[in-house]
Amino acid sequence: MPYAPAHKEKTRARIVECARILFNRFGFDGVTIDMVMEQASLTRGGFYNHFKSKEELFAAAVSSFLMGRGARWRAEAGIDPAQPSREDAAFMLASYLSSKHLGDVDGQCPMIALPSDVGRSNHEVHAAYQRLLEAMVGLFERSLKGGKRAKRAEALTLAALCVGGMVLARTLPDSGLADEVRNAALAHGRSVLGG
Amino acid sequence: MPYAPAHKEKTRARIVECARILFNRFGFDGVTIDMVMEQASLTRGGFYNHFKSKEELFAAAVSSFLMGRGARWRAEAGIDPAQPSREDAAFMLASYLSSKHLGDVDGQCPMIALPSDVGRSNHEVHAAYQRLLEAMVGLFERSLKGGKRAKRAEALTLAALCVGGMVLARTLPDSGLADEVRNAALAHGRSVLGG
DNA sequence: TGTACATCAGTGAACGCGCGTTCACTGATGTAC
DNA sequence: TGTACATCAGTGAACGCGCGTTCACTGATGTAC
Repeated sequence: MPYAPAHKEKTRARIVECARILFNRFGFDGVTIDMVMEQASLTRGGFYNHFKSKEELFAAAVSSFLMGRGARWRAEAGIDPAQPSREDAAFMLASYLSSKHLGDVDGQCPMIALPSDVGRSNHEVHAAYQRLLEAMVGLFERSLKGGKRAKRAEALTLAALCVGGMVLARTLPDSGLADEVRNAALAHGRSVLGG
Repeated sequence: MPYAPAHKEKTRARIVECARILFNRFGFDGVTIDMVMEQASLTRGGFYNHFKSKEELFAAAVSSFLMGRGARWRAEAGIDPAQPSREDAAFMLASYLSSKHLGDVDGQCPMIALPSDVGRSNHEVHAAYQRLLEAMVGLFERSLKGGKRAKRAEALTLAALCVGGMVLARTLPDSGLADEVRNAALAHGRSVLGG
């Protein structure tokens, strides 16, 4: 039996991580299998040992954010996903709508970088995107006080503000206007959290 | 002198309108020159009599929404863009975040259908997108009462809610969750308008 | 009013290129003995 | 411990296809006379 079983797994994870970054930069159609494999120090042909299609890779890349970069971010911020505090929620809001996040093309949340691409992809990709949103909404929801329905509505509103503010900011050529949108969404989000 | 000067103009407008719809459905990379020209009852080759590239067509398509469908919508709603009332703003909010708008793939606002595609396009396209947003923000802003800065911030917040709510709703595979997001954004937007 | 003509919107075949995917092959690896 | 071997991760050439763009040509049109 050749190669340790972990070897293939590690290679796959490396491909997915390279793909995640490249998709963030160039979108689904702007990324080729060649680019991904070269970035992972491999060659074209090996790709189909790991994935059955480019779309499967896309789903894996979107999916990887939650458990990869997202989980690392939560750990560094000391957030317990099961019981986030109001301060945790405020920190998440501020981080999501920060100029640092806006400038971090490679590391940004896929919900910002890839909404149209996801919208035109298969169900697997859609599902990964939804899990990402549900994680965000859930965090906000559990950090809030008050009635169940109010908490849910506020959490959904905060998610819409986060994604809407950043999608607009990313797409506007005038960085002054982009910052205006981002900061307005941030300030309003704070008032939702604080109210 | 062959053909009336209006002839070419009308053909161009027909191409742009077909392109606008197709881009809304399939995105920039999902639409081919062939598809557009066939939809406009023309053939491939004639395209470059009207546009110097596919991207120029994309910019024209995004741009056309504001003065075309958008203007028609405002006229039908009886909204004076220079002096919209609070009711006008509430109607715009409700229309934008309506399930009808969500279901209207062909007619939807390009800010919802095409954010990632626009983000990766040239400056002309970005500028068209920004004009669209500015029109929306301006309408909200002029409908509000209060201080200049507060009005501006509220208008930007409403725009982020509209776009964020709809981008999420469009991308979520679970229509229950999609409606939840949309309705939460709508209810919250109403409270911003009403407050 | 009728006709020859110049213009240019529109045609359709062709070009060049790059992409996703396939496939026969290679060679590094861990195991059996 | 050393060696032959089976496996399969990875290679790289090739295939097929579709796309954006170009170009020589056509034919419908409005005008000049």
